[in-house]
Formats: sequence, structure tokens, C-alpha cells
Amino acid sequence: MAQSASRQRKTRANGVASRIAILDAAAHIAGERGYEGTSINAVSERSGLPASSIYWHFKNKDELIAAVIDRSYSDWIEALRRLADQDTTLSPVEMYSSGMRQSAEQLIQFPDFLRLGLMLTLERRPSEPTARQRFQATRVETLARLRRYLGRVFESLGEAEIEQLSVLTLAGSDGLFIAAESEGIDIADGFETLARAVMGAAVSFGWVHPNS
Amino acid sequence: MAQSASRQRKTRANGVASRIAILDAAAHIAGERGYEGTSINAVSERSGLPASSIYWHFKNKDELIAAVIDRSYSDWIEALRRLADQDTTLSPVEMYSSGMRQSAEQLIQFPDFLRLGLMLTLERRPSEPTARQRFQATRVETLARLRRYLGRVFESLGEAEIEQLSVLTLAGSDGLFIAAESEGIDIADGFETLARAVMGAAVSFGWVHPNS
DNA sequence: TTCTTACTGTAGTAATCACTACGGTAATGA
DNA sequence: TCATTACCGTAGTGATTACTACAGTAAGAA
Repeated sequence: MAQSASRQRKTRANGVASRIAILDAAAHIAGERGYEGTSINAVSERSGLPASSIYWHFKNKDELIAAVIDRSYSDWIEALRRLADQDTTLSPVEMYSSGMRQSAEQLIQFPDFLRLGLMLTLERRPSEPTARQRFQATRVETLARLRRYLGRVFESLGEAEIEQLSVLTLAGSDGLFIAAESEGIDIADGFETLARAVMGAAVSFGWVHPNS
Repeated sequence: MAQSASRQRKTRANGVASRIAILDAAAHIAGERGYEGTSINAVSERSGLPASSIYWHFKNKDELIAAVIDRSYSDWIEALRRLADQDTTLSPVEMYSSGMRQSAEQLIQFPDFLRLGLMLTLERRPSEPTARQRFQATRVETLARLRRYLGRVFESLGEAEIEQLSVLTLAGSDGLFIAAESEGIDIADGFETLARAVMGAAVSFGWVHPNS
């Protein structure tokens, strides 16, 4: 039919640009309206390309949204990595605070990814979209990342406590994002309190803060 | 046209039952598929009533979903109130812990309300649905409720700190709900850690735990 | 030049969407 | 008994949905 992206042949410049334009349009619309709310027609109009082009680049709507998730996540990870490379001289606790602050800023700048992801997570449709599975995969990875991170910060704690703190950090981050979207709270303040709360929980788990 | 629910006349028994059946069906479907995903046809099939009946009871889809939010919220509040009436002999801190546990149980038993509400919150459509505004109103009320509650538990803290803790509690609750839906974490454990974390943050704000 | 591949444009498909026009029916108040 | 009201059933409306068939065009390979 119309598959096989690029075999040996050199890619056409126009084609690559079109693919990006389609993904940009789809990411923006899906980030605002969710899976069902993203119509091919709307993506077509926003990208300036006909529906047939969208279906040439992507098998169907399901794979289009999945591709949006994939690209957004890799962009996200790369941005975080760039930020992390900057400060290597910090102590674990300082790293934790600055890491939280950076995540908050990241969320403010690119809200579409998490918004779409959370919408996909909440929806329960009979045939689960590929995009939802992809986002779930990014969550598992993020949680693993957090466990490693918190394991280094709260060295004396056991695995179960680290797990609890990781889950709470991710949950708090999601919740604060939603609060910022709806109640318009200051997300930077929220993340600061979250960091303080997680540290407080760690202390009550038996962790001793290095500065005391 | 077809408005004016009940003027002076006695309500017809069948009509009341139908209205409930429609709301039940709509609540279930909207709780799983969101605003766009809830089709009148699906509500019609699930409730066993034709579309014309739905449009007799509700002006349009927008008001139907709004009515779903209204009813779910009042059910929610009533259930919470019934629980709160049971234990009046507890200390504020005990009340807080037990309140958190009860909220967690409430979320497990009736997940449709919060799931729909969060989906509505995240969505950004050109013409904001009435249901979204209604849910936002419940959020404002919940936050006020939390402020009063935490103000009593952490008596020595100032308004700004209480505000931060309230926002964090709500955000943590939302986030844990999402985590339970997607990663399948134990929500009771999560709420216990959340309570511990909020108390930890309160301590770091200068609050002194009564049991120490 | 000619053939192949990569992509775009036009014009459709059947299905589903929210919503309505309207007649039928049964219970109620007078 | 009779008109009124409350609600249900049938059968549609035009718009929008995801998706496709297919011809056209332009670039690179031979």
C-alpha cells in the first residue's frame, strides 16, 4: 500500500519537512484536545498539507498520535539531559532541589506533552491506542529514573521507602501540573513545597539531612 | 420548544427514573471516554432510551455532561459528610490521617467522577464546556475545604504555608489517582506517604507535632 | 531520455456525529 | 369525558469523522 518510509534511496527534502510539519500540527492539536479531539482534517489544515499526505507518512491516526508521543518524549529527555550536564559539582540534595526546579520550568515551557499524555492515561477506550501504551512506557522509564535519582539523594533509606518517595514525586509533579493548568497556581512555588514535603517524608522515614 | 422541567404539575414517575438512567449511563461513559468520546447514541443504548428522550430531559450534550458533574459532586460530598460524621472524637492530626485514608477509599470506589473531571480540566477546546466550569467550581470549593481543614490541623502555621500545603495535598491526591489508574500503584500506601510528606513539610515550616 | 520512487492534490467513500420534527400514548386535573 | 401535559418511538437532518482510490508531478538513477 503506502508504507516503507525510506529504503535505500535518499530522502526527499520536502518529505522530511512535511513529516515534521504534520507532527508539529498534530502535537499542538492533540496537546489541547486529546485523542478524539484531534481530527485529521484539523491536522491537515494546520500543517497546510492534504489528508493524503498525512496518510502517506503515517499508517493511520493511531500511529500518528503515537509518533507524536515518541518525538515529544525524546525532545523532553534531550532537554533534561542538556540541563543536567550543566551542573555536576552539586551535592545530591542540591541536585535534587535544582532538578525539581528544572522539571517545573520544563513543564511550563512544553506543556503539550504531559497534557496529552495525562489525557491518554485517563481515557479508557475499548481498543487502547498505541499512543497510550507509548506514554505508559515513558512513565515506567521516568519512574526508574526517579528511583535511581532519589536512591542517590536519600542514601540511607531502603528500597520500599525510595519507591514510595519516587511515586509521590511523580504524582505530585502531575498534580501540580494540573493545578497550574486549572487553578493557575504558581508551579515553581508548588515544586518547592513538593521538594520540601518529600524531604520531610524522608526524614520521617529515618533519613538524616546532611546539613544538620 | 421542549424546556420547562416541571411547572406545578406532579412529576411523572417514569420520567424521574428515565432521567436517572440517562445520568447513570452518561456518567459511566463520560468517566471512561471523556467529553468528546461520549456520544448521545452510546448514552441512548446504555440507558435503553431513545435520543429524543435524552433531548427531552437535557437541552444538549453540554448540559447533560454538566448535569453529570453536578450530580456526581453532590453524591461525593454527601458520602464524605457521612464518613466525617462518624468520628468526632479524634484529634486534628488523627482526623487528618483518617480523612486522607477515607478520601483514598472514596477515589477507589467512585473513580468516574475524578477521571471525568481531570479530563475536562486538561482539555482545551475553543468553546469551553459548561461541565468544565462546573468541575472547576467544585475544585475551588474543595480547596477552600482543605484550607479550613489544614488550618485546624497545623494551627501554628501562617496562611501562606497553609495555602501551599492545601495545594500540595490536592495535587498529590490527583497525581496518586492517576498513578493508580496507570501504573497500578497501591493508592492507600500512596495516601499514607502523602500524609507523611505533608506533615514533614509542615514540620519544616516550623510546625511542632503534638506527639513529640 | 526513460523509468522508478516520493510525495501531493482532488474527490470521493461509508459511518458516525449532535440534534430535530413530529406523531403516538398514557396519566392527570378539571 | 376531555383537553393538557409528560414522555417515548420513528425517522430523519446536514455536518463531520477516518480513511481511500487514483491521477499528477517532480526529482534522481540508468
